[in-house]
Amino acid sequence: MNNVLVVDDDAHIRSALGITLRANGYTVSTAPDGESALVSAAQHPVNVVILDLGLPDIDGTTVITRLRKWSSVPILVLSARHGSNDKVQALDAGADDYITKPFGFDELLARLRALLRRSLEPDETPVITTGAFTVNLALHRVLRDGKDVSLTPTEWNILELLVCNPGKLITQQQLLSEVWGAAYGKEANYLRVYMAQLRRKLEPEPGNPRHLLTESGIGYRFQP
Amino acid sequence: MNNVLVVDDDAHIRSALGITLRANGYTVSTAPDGESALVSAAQHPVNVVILDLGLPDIDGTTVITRLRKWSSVPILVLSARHGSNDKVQALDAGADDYITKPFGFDELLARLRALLRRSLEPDETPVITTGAFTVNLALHRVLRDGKDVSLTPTEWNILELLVCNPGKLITQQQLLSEVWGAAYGKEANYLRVYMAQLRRKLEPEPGNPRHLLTESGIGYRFQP
DNA sequence: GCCGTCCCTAACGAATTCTTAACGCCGCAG
DNA sequence: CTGCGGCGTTAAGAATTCGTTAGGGACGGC
Repeated sequence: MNNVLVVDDDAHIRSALGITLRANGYTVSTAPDGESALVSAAQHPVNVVILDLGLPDIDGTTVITRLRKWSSVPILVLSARHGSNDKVQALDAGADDYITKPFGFDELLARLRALLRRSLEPDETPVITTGAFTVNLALHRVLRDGKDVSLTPTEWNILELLVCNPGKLITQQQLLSEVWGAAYGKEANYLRVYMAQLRRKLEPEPGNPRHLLTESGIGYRFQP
Repeated sequence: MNNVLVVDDDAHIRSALGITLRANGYTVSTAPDGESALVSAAQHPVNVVILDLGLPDIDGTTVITRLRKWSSVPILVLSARHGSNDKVQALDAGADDYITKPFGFDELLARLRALLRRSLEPDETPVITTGAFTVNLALHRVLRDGKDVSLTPTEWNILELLVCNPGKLITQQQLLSEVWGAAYGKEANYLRVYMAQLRRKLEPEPGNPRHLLTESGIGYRFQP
């Protein structure tokens, strides 16, 4: 109920926040960078994330975007930047609140309470399973027959978009603009090539797919 | 979906906020004090409240408390006071966010979007059901006897147009220009071909249709 | 430099979809 | 009764789309 994930590259801040939060009854886990934060959030359930935007490895906004692909956990952003653009970008990427440094612990705790008040439900498992393969959205991993399947970045992007909308028809335009960019709306040939590769890697019978279905003339659909 | 209630005693701020919000697609109602704000919120549905703490009649925190007695609408607090205590009190009373003046409109709008994103109730899938088949518009899917029916793009376009207007007569011109384009107003033969295909796929008795009805000489009608 | 991976591109038959034409049925008016 | 127009049905060729394969080029690691 009160699991907080603190993401900050500064060990002193991690420590100070951890002490304060634990003193207020929270269970705290920490991460020093974006990658480990995403892994940590995937491995054990988290009720709220406190995220510093200035991370060494990944841009903070990217962390939010990637987390939002599979999780709806509340995100409270800490940042030294006061600029309006930074705030708007972070909030529109999926953050729920934004505090600028320096901040008062009282305010932080109050905003945390406000966020937790809204979200009672814990995390969902970011894993989608079919008869043939298993997709772990958080870890970017696909298992088939218990073994890892290695996907290229493009293959993963396509699979992720399809799997995040189970049963829903995704048009060719949606796939192309999401994976390649808005300017590639006409290159339906890419899709045919990559769908064939995905089927070869994931479908038991690539010539007769059961989970990655074609809707001729429109797009593709993931069938769980 | 986008109803905002602006509560502020300063008429200039009400006006400025109203103009900005309306320019961004929101529907705005305003109130100059706490009592009228509570009345306004009770009288017509509101999706988010922007509340100035410095009201002439009631203390802002009290407004929040009284509103929370019966409503869970997101509340964004505006305040000139930077003190930590004010923020904590407002947030713990039930506010969801707190901005201090002066603030940027960009940031306000971004925080508004973040609040509204959370309060979007889980997707109500628009599903149309008849005795014979089920159309799921969001998933772009048609079920019959629990099994998927595969429709060609043209078939789907026709069915979608009919099903979106239940019971309403759609003229041949409407169907032709919507599905094929404005230049195909005379090709009524196409309609006969495709309506026959749809009936064969969806109607239990294609020769005696019960849901895809012909209005001789005029057009077609979907009967739920 | 060498090698492997990944992305883009073009081509080919195969499969699906669209268009078009023809035929018979029915109701209706002359 | 007969002719006519609108409708349903069918089928076949045309056009589009799909799956598949293969090769060239870019990029990074060793």
